[in-house]
Amino acid sequence: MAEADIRPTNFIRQIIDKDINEGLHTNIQTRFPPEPNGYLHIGHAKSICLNFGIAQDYQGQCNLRFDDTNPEKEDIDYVNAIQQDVSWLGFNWNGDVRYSSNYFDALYEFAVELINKGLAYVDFSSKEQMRELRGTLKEPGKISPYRNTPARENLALFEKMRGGQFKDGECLLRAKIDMSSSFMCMRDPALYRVRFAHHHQTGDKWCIYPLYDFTHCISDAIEGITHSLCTLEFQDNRRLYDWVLSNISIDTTPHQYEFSRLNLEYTVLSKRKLIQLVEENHVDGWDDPRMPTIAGLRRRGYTSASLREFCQRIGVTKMDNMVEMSMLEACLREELNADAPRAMAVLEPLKIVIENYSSDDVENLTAPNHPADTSKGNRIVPFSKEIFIEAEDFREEANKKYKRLVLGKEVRLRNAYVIKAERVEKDEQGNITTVFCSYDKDTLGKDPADGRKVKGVIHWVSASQGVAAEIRLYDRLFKLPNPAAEEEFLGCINEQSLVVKQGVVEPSLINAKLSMPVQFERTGYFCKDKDSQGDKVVFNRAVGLRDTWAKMDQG
RNA sequence: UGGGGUAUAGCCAAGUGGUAAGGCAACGGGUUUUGAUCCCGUCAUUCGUUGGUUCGAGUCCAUCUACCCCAGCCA
Repeated sequence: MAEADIRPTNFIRQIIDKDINEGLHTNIQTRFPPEPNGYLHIGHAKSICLNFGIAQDYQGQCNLRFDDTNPEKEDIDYVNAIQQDVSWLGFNWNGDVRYSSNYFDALYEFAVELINKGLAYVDFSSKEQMRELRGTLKEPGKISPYRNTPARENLALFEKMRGGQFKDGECLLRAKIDMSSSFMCMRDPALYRVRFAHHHQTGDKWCIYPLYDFTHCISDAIEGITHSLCTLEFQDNRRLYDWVLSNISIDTTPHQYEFSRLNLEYTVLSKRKLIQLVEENHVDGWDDPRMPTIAGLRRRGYTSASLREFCQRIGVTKMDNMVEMSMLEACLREELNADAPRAMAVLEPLKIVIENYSSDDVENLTAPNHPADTSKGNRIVPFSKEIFIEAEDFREEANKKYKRLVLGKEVRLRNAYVIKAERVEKDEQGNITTVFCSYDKDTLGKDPADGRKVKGVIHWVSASQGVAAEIRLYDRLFKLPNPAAEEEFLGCINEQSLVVKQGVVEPSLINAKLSMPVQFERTGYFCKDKDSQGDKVVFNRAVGLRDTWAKMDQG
């Protein structure tokens, strides 16, 4: 069998296989349930690929459901951005977008059911009182004075809550479970709070809103979710999830399984921290190319396929993890090495004058768009007497390890001729301003006839035909592998995470489309940024090429 | 002895009683008009600890250790 047939397995898929084999389910139903209080990040991509991937592979369905029970923190802009990101990642949700708020009426009725069963009560204790009565991790909590209110009374109180007769935060509907449970979430958790807030979906219809633990399990059940997948920190909450479903009248019983969330080196993946980066302007918005958001990675130049591949490679387990950035970068490089057309761009231009080249000539050279894929065709690259090369590709003197242009020595211009550096011109400060060279006209597309060996190859752009471009070089946003472990994560922001270069690119790049990846030979993978306008062309570096030269002892 | 979880290479991660997959990273060598790519090779006598069961243990039992999560009217 082909390797492509080997599906990645994980403990969740094994549970599903077992459930199917035992006849527990014939159809698999999952859901991706983001709260619309921020943009999706690469950690969400892991969950999206898991949930939608399982639905695809088992011929099931995956719903997109906004878990919108906290209107004060949520926004319709996030609802829209999230849908765009899920679509861009390449997934289609089952039917219409769902909202937990679609179920507010049903949720209310289930709460009434619990009240009638004597399993929920309205509590007027203050936050402080409740915290005191809750006990600690090692000591049991104490019974609230409101815990034994008769059901009939609780029902009337709850109706008054809904009717707007209590102030914000004045009272709560609580489940009556076990104040001495070792699971803190079972010590009579809050089910509903009073909140006079406008909701992006339900407007001002409600002034009470259900909490996560009450809402999520019921929403899953209503949608017929079979496997409800979430992250490890909800493991204790599973007891409450099951308690709610076993105490209300509902047929389906979804089961919750937890996997570990993604941690990526040199970035942060907590909603709170990402919001802070945006709101305090440490980055330029949610789609800043340095952000680990889907929108940021997309703008940076990451493809959806490379993100999906990444999610496949990291796997799904219950182990705490910290994935190296190189894992992500390898996924992009692997795809783009095969697919991205090549071009030449000089990030830090140094002028070269080829003295024995006739001054009015502009020669249209032909260069392949891909060195290993001729089906990608060729492009025209203009060559002229004056060109730019990378400043770091010239040295007045160097040891033999340096395979670039050195005074008195030869080097190959990529897709063009062999040139030799004859002399340099410097300004008053001693900076090299121009290198005067000669070229060998018999080296286009072939080695020197006399058998001379020219070891280096450097890229270049015609000075007269090249196009000025702003080139943005991105690096990791933080200086430390685990900024979240710091007392103040903002303290380790990498000030060099964005370096802007005024470069020059070959003219074929004028036609580059936004976000279409291209390899600038010898420097990395780039894409045109949305900030490009009219004459101003901007390119983002998504990731550099592997660079063994940078790592070796260069003498 | 609060409870819930997790320990396999630098980082991910397979492994489900039969003798340690794979990927990333790293390191050698070859090819190369990208110091890229590609190719070839190296990289766990050992699975957190210590015991035990077994012909046989990463897998089973016990013990200890380390780390993560839980005391929101957040999700």
